[in-house]
Amino acid sequence: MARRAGTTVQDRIVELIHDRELLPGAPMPTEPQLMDLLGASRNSVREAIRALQALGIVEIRHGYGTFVGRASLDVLTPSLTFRVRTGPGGGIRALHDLVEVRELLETGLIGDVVGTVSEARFAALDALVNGMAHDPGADRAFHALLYEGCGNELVLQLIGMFWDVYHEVGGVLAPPEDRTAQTVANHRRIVDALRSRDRDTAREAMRLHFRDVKQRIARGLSSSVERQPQPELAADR
Amino acid sequence: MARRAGTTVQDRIVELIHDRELLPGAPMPTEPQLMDLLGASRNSVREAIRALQALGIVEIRHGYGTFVGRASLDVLTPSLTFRVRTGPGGGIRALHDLVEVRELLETGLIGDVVGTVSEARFAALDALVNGMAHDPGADRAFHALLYEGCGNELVLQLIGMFWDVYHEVGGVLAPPEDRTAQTVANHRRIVDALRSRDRDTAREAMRLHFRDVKQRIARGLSSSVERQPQPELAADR
DNA sequence: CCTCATTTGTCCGTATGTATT
DNA sequence: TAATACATACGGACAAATGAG
Repeated sequence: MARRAGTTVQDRIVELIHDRELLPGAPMPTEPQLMDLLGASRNSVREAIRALQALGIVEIRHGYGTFVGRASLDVLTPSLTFRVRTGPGGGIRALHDLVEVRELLETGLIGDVVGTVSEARFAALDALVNGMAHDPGADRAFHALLYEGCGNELVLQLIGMFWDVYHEVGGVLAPPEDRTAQTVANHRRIVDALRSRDRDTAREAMRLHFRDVKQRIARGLSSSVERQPQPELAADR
Repeated sequence: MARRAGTTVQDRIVELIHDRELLPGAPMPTEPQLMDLLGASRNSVREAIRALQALGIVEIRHGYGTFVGRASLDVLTPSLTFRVRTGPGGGIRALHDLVEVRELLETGLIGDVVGTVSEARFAALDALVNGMAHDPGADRAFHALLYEGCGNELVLQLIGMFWDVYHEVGGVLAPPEDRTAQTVANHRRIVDALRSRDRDTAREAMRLHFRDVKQRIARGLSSSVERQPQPELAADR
């Protein structure tokens, strides 16, 4: 039926994008066009496109058309969120791992950007720290702004994605617990360290920030395990 | 029709997994069951499941059933590969960013594992270095084995995924170019540094390893740009 | 504002291939 | 081997959304 047996419709659509050298934003062939291009039924084409949409490889606009996507990492957020939530121990272990990866990335990056922060950026960072008490998005913006100048788009999206997942699943596990004062202090220490232009000081400030986050997770562990002894393998079907 | 208007079939299936506390490996309801559970047709259910499969949230076994997945990161490899390949400049920039993230992770991790490597692990690492000349998978196994003991499953999968993407798209951009001698030397230097139990030495050895990789990418840039002046936005449709 | 063509979204019915028992 | 349960695939039809005239 298909050109080759081992090649799925999904893969052949990706091949088509590469062969025609379609760039993100370019219009994809319509469903009927793909049907006779690939020799598949409409349902098969649609299912393949749905999978590609989930991966951010195409974007679908109802009633208008399908377009090549940019495979931004934030489409993978549901996958990571699910992975963390269904991890062993109710996800606390996975959440800890997640924060540790963020720490690894940010403690490494902070050494690269120290000394390259302009006065205008310092002002913006200060403003974000001040607004952190009432604006829940200031934290995310702070970390994004820190590494904006390093020119690595991938690591920026990775850190943003990890932030999203952490706050999404963290809200499910152990809600409020007001810690704004400590959070503000931790971030202010990072800015101060950057102002000192000293690499090791900046790294240490970043480590302290994440030490607090990890402590918060460990606390959430003891309060969420109490009513979840051991979720057995699901029985009914 | 649906319980709420703004909630998609896909999201409601994920809700269902969480509500029933289904763990990875547990059987999902069959398609007919999902149809009347969600009040949707077979096609809608199937398309939603396809998207969830692409994200690794469910696993489909043909002729047998659908099961809860573990959302392993390697299902996201096609997305990252696509992102790199369609990046600006034919993907060399994105490839550089990718390797830089790997460097960030591994130079940070190597400091954590130094001093925790047993004699048996040293022997295994030596064997992998020796086999690196003819076994193409030894490189990947080497980096995986390095951080196996740190207990962070997420970072292990991340490094593995980045390795896969790098070699997959790297093969498309700038093929062979024999560099095994240098590669072997770089990895042997890492093992030697670990034997010295010195954190800074190990980090430096890791940095040298990635300096070579990044140089190789820069070389691939000059040889692939020559016949790709400026790919315009796609015109025909 | 309305109409129209285009495109994606949903649904139905049916037939076929596949793995388990 | 046979039966059963399941996913896979196909074709046709209508609904909903978008953009152009």
